[in-house]
Amino acid sequence: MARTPTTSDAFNAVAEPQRRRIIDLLAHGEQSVNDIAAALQMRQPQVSKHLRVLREVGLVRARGEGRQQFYTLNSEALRPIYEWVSPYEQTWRERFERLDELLDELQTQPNEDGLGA
Amino acid sequence: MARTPTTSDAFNAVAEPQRRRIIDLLAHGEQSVNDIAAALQMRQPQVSKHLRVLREVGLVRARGEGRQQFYTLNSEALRPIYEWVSPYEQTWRERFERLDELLDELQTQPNEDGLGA
DNA sequence: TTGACATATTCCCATATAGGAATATAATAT
DNA sequence: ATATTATATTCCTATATGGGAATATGTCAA
Repeated sequence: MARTPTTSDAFNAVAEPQRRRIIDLLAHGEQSVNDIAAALQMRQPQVSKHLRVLREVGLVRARGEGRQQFYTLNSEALRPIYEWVSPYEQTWRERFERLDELLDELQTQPNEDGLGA
Repeated sequence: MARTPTTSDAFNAVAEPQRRRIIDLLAHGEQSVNDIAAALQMRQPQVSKHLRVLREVGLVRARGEGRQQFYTLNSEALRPIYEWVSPYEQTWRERFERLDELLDELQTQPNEDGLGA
């Protein structure tokens, strides 16, 4: 088997940096394909290709107006990622707080353990 | 250019479902390679290969004890993902709240707009 | 030393990528 | 009808993947 296809889910779609840039741009509002290409300094065909992937996983939606396609972010599709990763935020915050406590102790009771240089 | 390598960052490492399973397992505590393989019903070589990727992006650390390697999760390495995705959580929560308000209005003032069937 | 166990690595292969370049498709303007 | 503009698609290629299978490496036991 090969690598999990980019179109299989949001995780894979979003792994590509350029696609994250597109998402970040669309967070500010609707943009046409050419707008995106100009703003991100990318060539139009590559933008269209990335948008296709994002569309297939539901991360963006297209609205046709004349010859232009305006793309909108559908942030809901990021939810599985958020829900998977957010529990871990606790973990490193706890570690950080424990480190804070430790530093406090060292400040008030220096060399309690006799390990000082 | 080919696809962004799995070892290039946490986003790419975590795009593979099996690797997320390994991470979720290690969240409960240190595990040896065989423990992981048994728990997740995977073959040992594949587990080792996935662990290599996770190690290279700093998501896990190995501690050797005898002939075993005990792997620990380093959740800090998930931070870039959390920080990228968490701002978007606002977005869909806001949309949800607006929907709630709308439903409330429809409840109290039905057919104000004359669109009823 | 030899054997058993734990883990890592190598080779193989089907599959898909991302970008470049060129072109197709569609809508509008003249 | 023809040209122009906006977007999508196709063809190409180098590159890497993930699993299977086999094997290498390392550690402990007898």
